[in-house]
Amino acid sequence: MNTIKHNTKSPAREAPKTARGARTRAKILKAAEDAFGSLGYHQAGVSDITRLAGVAQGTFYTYFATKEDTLRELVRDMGHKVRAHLAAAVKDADGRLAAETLGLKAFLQYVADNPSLYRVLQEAQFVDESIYREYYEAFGRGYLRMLADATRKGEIRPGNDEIRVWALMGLSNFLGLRFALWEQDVPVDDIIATVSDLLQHGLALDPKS
Amino acid sequence: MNTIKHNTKSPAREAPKTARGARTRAKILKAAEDAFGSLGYHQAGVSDITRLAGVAQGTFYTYFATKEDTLRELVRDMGHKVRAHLAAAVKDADGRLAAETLGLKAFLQYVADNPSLYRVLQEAQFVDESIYREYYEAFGRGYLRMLADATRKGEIRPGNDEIRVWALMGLSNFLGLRFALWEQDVPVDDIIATVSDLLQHGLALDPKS
Amino acid sequence: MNTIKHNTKSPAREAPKTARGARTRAKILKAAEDAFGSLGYHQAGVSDITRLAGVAQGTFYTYFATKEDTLRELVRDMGHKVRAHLAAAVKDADGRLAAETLGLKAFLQYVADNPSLYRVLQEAQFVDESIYREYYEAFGRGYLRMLADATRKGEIRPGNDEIRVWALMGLSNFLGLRFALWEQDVPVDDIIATVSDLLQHGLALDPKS
Amino acid sequence: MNTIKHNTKSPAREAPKTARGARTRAKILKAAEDAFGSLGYHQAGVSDITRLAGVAQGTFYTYFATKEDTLRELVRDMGHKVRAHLAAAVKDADGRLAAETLGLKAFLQYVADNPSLYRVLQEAQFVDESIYREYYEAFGRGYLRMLADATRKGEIRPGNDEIRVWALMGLSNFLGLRFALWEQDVPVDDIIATVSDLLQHGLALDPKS
DNA sequence: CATGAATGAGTATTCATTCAT
DNA sequence: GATGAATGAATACTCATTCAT
Repeated sequence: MNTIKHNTKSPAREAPKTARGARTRAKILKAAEDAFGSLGYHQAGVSDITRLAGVAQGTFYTYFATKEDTLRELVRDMGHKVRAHLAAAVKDADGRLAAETLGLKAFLQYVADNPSLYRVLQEAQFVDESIYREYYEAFGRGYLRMLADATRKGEIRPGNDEIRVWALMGLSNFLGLRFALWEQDVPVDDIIATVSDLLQHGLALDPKS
Repeated sequence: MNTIKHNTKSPAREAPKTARGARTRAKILKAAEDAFGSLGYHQAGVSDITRLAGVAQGTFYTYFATKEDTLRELVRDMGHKVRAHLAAAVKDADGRLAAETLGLKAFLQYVADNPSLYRVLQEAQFVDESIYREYYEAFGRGYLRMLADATRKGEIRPGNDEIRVWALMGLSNFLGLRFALWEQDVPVDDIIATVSDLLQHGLALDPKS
Repeated sequence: MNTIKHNTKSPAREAPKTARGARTRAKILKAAEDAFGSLGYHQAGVSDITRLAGVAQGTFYTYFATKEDTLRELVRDMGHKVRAHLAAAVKDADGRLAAETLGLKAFLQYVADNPSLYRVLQEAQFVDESIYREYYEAFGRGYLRMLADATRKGEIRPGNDEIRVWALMGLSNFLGLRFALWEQDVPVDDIIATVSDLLQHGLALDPKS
Repeated sequence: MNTIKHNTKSPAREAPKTARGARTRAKILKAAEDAFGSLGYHQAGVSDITRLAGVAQGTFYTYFATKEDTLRELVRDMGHKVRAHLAAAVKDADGRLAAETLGLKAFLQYVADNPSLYRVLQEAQFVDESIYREYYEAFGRGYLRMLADATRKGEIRPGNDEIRVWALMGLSNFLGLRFALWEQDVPVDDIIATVSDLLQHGLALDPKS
């Protein structure tokens, strides 16, 4: 059903060999982020990217074999950054549930500050599904470890953490979309509080054992 | 940030006036669903659609003003169908939490049976964001009513239901993506049970008041 | 050593279904002949062809999948025409040697009248060798039959006609290049006479048995 | 009809002044021969050449003003080599007809051993016709002298040797293409014998005066 | 209604050549 | 001399849309 591409053709570009080259490559990648973020992957032309980067069109191909490659690289970069950001935010949390709260807050803030992330990531899904899966699977692996730890420590109810991870990622994802990206019409603290309550007690009014 | 289009040009096509016309239109719409679902909106050309439908290219424009229009219509259709399906599945549920469980199960089944839904819907987001928002906002409105009812009946803890709605939609969405669309490697009942537990008791082991 | 391409990709275009279509296709093919003939295959752009044909660029691709395809078709066409022309010229010849003379004369005339032939044909060799081989092998097959006939009738010395065929084609080819295409500085009759003499007596002054 | 170029631009490069320079230049030229021979002039990029030569792209332009220049030089080189090779092969021949035989044999061998020659030479024709004409005209001048000598010595029948030269070059050219380059499915001696017979007696069975 | 042909703007990618170090 | 980066013009091909029967 999905179109997974394995471009064995156009040979990957080598890494820049000079400092100037590295700078140029970075400029292009940044420009691609902006262009994809604001216009979308399909609308954004290579010419938009190079214009934003302030280089000639041909220069693009000194560093990237295809437009698609740029997207791939971008998603990987973004993945690293998001994970690093969240890891830092959660580092000193007191227990898993506190960590969830801090993590969600940091995530909402990150989405609001980096709106390109969402668009680039979601759109990547239709350009090369594997990039997208890779992102969430990497994310999920880390998440899973933390839930397992918390279970071991007796902080959370035992359960199928694999499933929980995807449930929690989906939850954050949509909250970010709706309340950080589309409209910031609800105070972040309300969101945190609501989710915190949900994770503490569930939805049920009177939890029977 | 997003490219919202207001097609003031090409006037909307009128509804078909003959039975043959209605049939042709339906064939095209079905073909579009298949094409968008398997190739993606951008990859799928109008020519793919007409080929699948078994009509000439020109015929397409007798019924749809633009390719984008077809997507819009498709998403609306799908929205109706999903909601109808879920409504039916949940109709006789005993209480809100039971309804959540039944609804999720029905949703997972629906995604597995109609894989095009997911792709078409998610991709629509980057073609015309309003279609996408409309879908989830309509969905959310219904959901919200049900949560409000349940709160009134004392079935669930009072809380910000607007936020909960998006949390729950995101949760279902990702579970569907991961466990119905990508890999069906986990029994549906496990998923149901895990989510049910989460909604009943939250994540915390020892819920303090 | 040679780059032989078997384009299994871009699907071959279907034959035109209307008279208008057939006319347009023919216009494009003629324009391609002119463009390739005067500018060369590589210099001639698709835009040159469509400009000459008086159609839009896109129209080209209604009838030909690639620029290369046009060349292929052109060479086939040309092959048919040349062979038909020569066959007609030689039809009433009195004996093989007379036929050779008439054939060469007709060929030189044809090259002078259709200078595109030579360029298109020779250049095709480097675009897709198989087109080129096909041309000469088809030509050679017909030639071979005629030599075999002549041998049977006792008109020519027995010998390896396969080799002779290629020798004779090469001979005509170069004479056409030098004396019909590049410079017409030698009367055709001189050429005919010289070749006729060569074929009658060879080069040797005093043929020993 | 033909595109003859007069490069008045980019000034010709001077000869290398150091031994290292001479080596680099030679490496590039050899690499160009390989690249043009295997990929063809148009397919082979300057980057292919420099990669094969093991130098940076910029280095190419230290020694050659344009890609076309390289071809020109290559063809000239090849012309010298072929002529030297044939001259050596024919040096001790006993009479013109024996020389023709030896020459053809040496040529067929040369083509089989240096397949690049054919492709580079023929393709040069469409890059700059003058290079190609120069090659055959130089070749033809030498050939003409030898035929004139032979005529004077009474070894061959008097006739228009200018025409004969082109006929003989064409003949060899095609025999080389077909039996040395494409397929080596016929023993060289058969080819030699057939041509020898043709030149001795012509084609006619019963040569009338 | 339906068809198939025609349109032409749009775009990713290539590549010979020049430049800065 | 040599290098690697930068350039930007050039071009085949696509595709949504319109048009003539």
